Amino acid sequence: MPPTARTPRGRWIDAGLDALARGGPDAVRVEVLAADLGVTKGGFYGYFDGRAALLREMLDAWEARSTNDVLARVESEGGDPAERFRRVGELTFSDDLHRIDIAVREWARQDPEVAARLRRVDNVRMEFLRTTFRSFVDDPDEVEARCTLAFGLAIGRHFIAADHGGRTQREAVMLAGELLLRPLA
Amino acid sequence: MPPTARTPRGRWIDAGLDALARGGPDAVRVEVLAADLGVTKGGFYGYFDGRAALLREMLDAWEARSTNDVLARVESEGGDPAERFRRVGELTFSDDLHRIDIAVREWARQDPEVAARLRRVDNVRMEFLRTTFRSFVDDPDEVEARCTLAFGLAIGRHFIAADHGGRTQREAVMLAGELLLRPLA
DNA sequence: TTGTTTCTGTACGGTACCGTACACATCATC
DNA sequence: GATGATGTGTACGGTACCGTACAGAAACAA
Repeated sequence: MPPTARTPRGRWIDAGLDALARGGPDAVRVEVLAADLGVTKGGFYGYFDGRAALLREMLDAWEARSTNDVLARVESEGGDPAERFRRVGELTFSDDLHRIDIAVREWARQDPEVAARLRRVDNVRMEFLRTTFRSFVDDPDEVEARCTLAFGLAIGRHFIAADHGGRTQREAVMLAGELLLRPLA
Repeated sequence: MPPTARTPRGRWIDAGLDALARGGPDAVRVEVLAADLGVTKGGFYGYFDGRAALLREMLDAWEARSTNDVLARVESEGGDPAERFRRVGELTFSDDLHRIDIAVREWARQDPEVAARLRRVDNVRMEFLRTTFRSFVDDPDEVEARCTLAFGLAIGRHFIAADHGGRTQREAVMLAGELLLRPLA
């Protein structure tokens, strides 16, 4: 009966996440997404109850992908703590997902509902970091300090514009990551 | 001769920076600023050659305040490296200035001209950090690693939504900062 | 083919904002 | 006071976007 939608829900959501990653929530404009998808907004309002509804569903999709999916993969592949620490760094913060992640973070600073969702996601990740560091650090304060530095590094690096004295930023971040895995005096 | 402007350039710029801090560059709308200032946009176009010009002057003001002013104060007040490290943390990243700083950082991710300016500012700050860490760390790679962690912490903390196991975020950041000042094994 | 259902294009009215034009009020100075 | 420069209010046309309404195209089932 249905003429197989040319532009189903999912495509609007993906296009929305794409726009979000590129220009923040303000860049998610129904008519612009439609143009990107090569259609008009005609069909959009059949799927979504307006722009706000799309934004909400975009968050749902992001939340699912960035917690369950990533951590499940990391857990399943095993390895020692340091190994998994590096893998989370690569996965959670792979460019693809990370651009959205960063955009959500900016968004959260202006929207309490988004902030609440981000908090859930961040707490999952933070707890993962804690178990990693606890495996070779005893003092709980130091565990928390290292977690905080690791998290700050993961996020901050995308906002740091400084040069690194001949090194690439990637190299500097690597050095920083390895430092966090070293024991103290 | 002039009837002493009720709303001189500076007030538009300050209002602009305020809006920027609260909602990013997209929130800097001429008519909205005018309403905030209790006037209409009538006078605005006498001072600025359109919205883009205002944004440019806002950046000028921010750049001046956040490098020259802050570092000059830190240098003049002396203290040992660790002391000055903490003071930079407090000044550069005082709430007031920092909200703008963060907004500029987000903005830079979408506008190359802004990114270039931010890079100048960040390099000044980064060089300051390097001299601090060099005073008790010999290995250049480790110096860079610590600088990167410090910078990431300063910026990242404003985007971290995770809890810190009973501690406030402020406490966790303090712990992290102190860890960076400790020598390694 | 015909019918039914669903998606999409088109057209519309509404809002928020930009930038321009210009008359008018306002204040230092004479 | 009168004068003249200048900041401000008002009005306007233009653009980009939202959300609604509806007719027609498209795909599958019978």
